[in-house]
Amino acid sequence: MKRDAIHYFDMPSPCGVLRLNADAQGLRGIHFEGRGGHGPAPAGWVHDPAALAFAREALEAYFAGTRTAFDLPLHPLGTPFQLAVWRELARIPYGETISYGELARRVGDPGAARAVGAANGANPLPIVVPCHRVIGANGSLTGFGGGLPNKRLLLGLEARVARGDLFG
Amino acid sequence: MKRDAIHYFDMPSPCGVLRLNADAQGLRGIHFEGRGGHGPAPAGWVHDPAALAFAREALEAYFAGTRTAFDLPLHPLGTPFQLAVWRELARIPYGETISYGELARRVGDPGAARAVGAANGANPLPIVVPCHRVIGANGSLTGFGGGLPNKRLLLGLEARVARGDLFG
DNA sequence: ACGGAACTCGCCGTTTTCGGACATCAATGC
DNA sequence: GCATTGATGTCCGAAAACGGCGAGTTCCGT
Repeated sequence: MKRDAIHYFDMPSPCGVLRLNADAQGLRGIHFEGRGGHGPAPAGWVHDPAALAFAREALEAYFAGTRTAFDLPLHPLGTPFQLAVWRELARIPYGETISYGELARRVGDPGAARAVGAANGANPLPIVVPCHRVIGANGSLTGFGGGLPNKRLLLGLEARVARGDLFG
Repeated sequence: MKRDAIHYFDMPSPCGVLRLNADAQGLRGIHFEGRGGHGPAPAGWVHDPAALAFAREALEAYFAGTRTAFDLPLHPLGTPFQLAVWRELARIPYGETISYGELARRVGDPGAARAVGAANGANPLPIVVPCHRVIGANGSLTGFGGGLPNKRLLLGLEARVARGDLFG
């Protein structure tokens, strides 16, 4: 893996094609395809399946229902507030959901529910950092960077696996 | 020289202490001391006289009157417009002066005299990139980042040297 | 008449400021 | 029930302020 380079790889998934990218320090981003495939990769990115095999395998296991927790080197970029939110996201157990307000409280900034929503939307590592486990206080899904259908899909998968019934 | 590090060095001069800084690609900045010496260097900067010897020697020769042109690797940061202005600055011959309006014309943007003045003021490499050779259309000095006295000093030095009379 | 100092107005890139818009929610007043 | 309001961090676009200007005009004093 070349020093300072950004490596990427497109992998299929039940959510559509995912484009993973990483640097030497860890996984940096996961992007859902807009319909019809991703555009060309940003200048300087290097296509390198091998460099992202570790992440690909973990995601495949997740979608297969045989993995309920990730243990990957991550390297997301964000403000201190965003990093705090994302760190807290990672502590939500598989299969559970909480509200934006509850997440704000856990971050130690009650009243910042709305800001938490924005930070959630800026999450560069969906699925691995489970922003999909956060829903409105009234139970509505309210939004997801990868599209609400995918949010539904992820929550449905986790609910079935947690219940031990893959055919739900 | 460590990769990606910024090296600096404080050198005395007839204009007061100058703080030079450079990266691996070339000279990045020259700062005049505020009276009473510079403050502490920015975090991450490494004091390294050896790494800046090439620039120090050139500046000393300039002040001694034995050098009328610089040939150093430069790496100033700026907007496209600023870079264009600075590039054009470097073409003004030693000992000559032009007006801000004339400089604007040479940059291909007549009428941008005032913007050129601003770009001039943002010049990170005074002396080496001779922003001091630009004066008002009416002959007034109008301004200099390192203080008008220093602008006078530099122009006086160049006038004497160009005339071949160091004692002017 | 002439010169020059003071003033006005147009010019233009950069920086700063400001106002919304967001993947919210609880507390109010009707 | 239902609209309204206030608190919150970040990004983004628009608008305004701000200079190392300059040409033109006015207004004096000589």
